[in-house]
Amino acid sequence: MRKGEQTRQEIIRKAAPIFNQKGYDGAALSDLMRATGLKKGGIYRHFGSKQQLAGDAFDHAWKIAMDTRFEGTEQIPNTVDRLKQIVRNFRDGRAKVVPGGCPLLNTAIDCDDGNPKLRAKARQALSSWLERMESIAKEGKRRGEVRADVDAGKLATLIASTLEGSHMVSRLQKEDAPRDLAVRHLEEYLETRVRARKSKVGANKS
Amino acid sequence: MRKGEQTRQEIIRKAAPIFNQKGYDGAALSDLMRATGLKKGGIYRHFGSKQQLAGDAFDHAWKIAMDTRFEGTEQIPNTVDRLKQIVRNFRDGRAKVVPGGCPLLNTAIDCDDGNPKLRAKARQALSSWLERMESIAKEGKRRGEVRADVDAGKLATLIASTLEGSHMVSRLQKEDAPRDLAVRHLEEYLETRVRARKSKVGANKS
DNA sequence: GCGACCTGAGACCGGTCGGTCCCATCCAAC
DNA sequence: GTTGGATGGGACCGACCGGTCTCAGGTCGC
Repeated sequence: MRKGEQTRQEIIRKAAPIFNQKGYDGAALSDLMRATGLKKGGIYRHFGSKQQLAGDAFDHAWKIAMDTRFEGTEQIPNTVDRLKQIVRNFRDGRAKVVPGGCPLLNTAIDCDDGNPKLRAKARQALSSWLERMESIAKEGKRRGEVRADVDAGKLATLIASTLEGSHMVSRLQKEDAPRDLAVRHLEEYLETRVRARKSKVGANKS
Repeated sequence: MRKGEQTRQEIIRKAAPIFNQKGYDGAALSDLMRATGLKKGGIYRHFGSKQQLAGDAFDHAWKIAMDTRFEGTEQIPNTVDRLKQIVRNFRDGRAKVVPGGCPLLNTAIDCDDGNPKLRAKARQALSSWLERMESIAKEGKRRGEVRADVDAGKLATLIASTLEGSHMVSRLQKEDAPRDLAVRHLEEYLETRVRARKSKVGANKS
C-alpha cells in the first residue's frame, strides 16, 4: 500500500505539467510514459483511465495555484489589503506554479466543448476561488473596511476575470507587461472604488 | 478555377466552428469530413495539411469576430464613445460570431505550448485588435477627447484583457453576468478615468 | 526467510489518426 | 461535342491512439 501510493503521486506530479501545457487531447500516453519513466501498464495500474489521471493532475495543479495565490494573505488584518495581496500574488507566483500557465484557464478553454468531467472540475475550481475572494470582501463589508455599495460576488468575479484575461494576453505576447498592467489597475480600483473612507468608519452612525 | 475556390471557402466555413470548439488536436479529419460532406481526398485537394486548413479557418473566424467587434463604430464621432461601443459590441455580438467563443482566446490557449504556426496567427490577431483600439485612443488624445495622461497602448491592452478574461468566466459558468459586469466596469472606467473633462478642451491653454 | 500480494513491464488489441494516391467523373472552354 | 484539366471518392498507408492482460519480479507482513 505504500510504494504504490508513492508512485501514484509521482505520476500525478509528472503528468500535471504535460496536461497543463498540451491539453487533454494533446497529452498522449507516450508523453506521460516519457515523463514518468513508466510504461503503459505501470501507469494504468494506478489510474482507471486517462480522464481520471487528467482529473487528478488538474486537482494537483490547481491546489498549487490556489496555495500560491493565497500565500501569506491569511495574516493580513485589513481585508482590502488582503485582496490586494491576492492580486499581487497572481503576478508574482508564476514561478511556483505548474508549468503551462493557469490550470483553470487552460482547462476551461480546453474542455469548454466536450469532456464534461474535466469541465466540471474547472467550474468547481473557479467557484472555490471566487467564493474565497467573495468571503473576504464580505468580511470587509461587515467590518466597514469595504464600501457598503460594493457587491462582494461581483468584485470577486471582476478580479478573477481581469487577472485571467491579462494572463492569457501575457502568455501569448510572452511579455509580463499586460499582467502587470492588470494588477496595477485592480490595485487602483480596490483603493479608489472598494476601500471605505477612513473617516466614515463609525463616523456615519452619529 | 471557380468551382474549386467555392468548395475551398465552403470547407473553411464549415471547418471553422469545429476547430474553434474542439481545438486543433480535438478536431479530427473525420469531424471535418462529416461537417463538410466531403471525403478525405476531397478536403486534401484544397489544403496541403491540417495545419493549413486550421490556419485558414482561424483567419475566417477572426475576421468575423473583428467585423462584429468594430461594427458600427466607424461613424461614431467621439473616440471615447467609439471605444465604449467596441466594448458593448463584444458583449452583444456573440450570436454573430463563429460557434465556440472567441477564436483568439481559444487558439491562444490551445497553441500556447506547441503549434507555433497557429500560435503566430493568434499573436498577430491580438496585435491587430490592440493596434486598432490603440489608434482610436491616440486619435482621442490628439483631439483632446481622451486625457493626456492615458497611455493608449496600455488602455487597449487593459480592455482586451478584461473582456477576454470575463468571456472565459462567462463561458465556463454558462452565464452572461461576468461578461456584462466587465463591460459595465470598462464603461465606467472609460467615463471616469479616460474621457477628458469637457471644460478642459481648449480651456487649459489660457 | 517464506509466502502472498503488490507492482510494473511489455506484448497485444481494435480503432483512428493525418496523409497519399490513383482514378472515375465532372465541368468548362473551344 | 470533344477534350483536357479540375475535382472529389475512397482504398490504402504506417504510425500512434487509449486501453487490456499476463506474467516476472519485487516488496512487505509475518
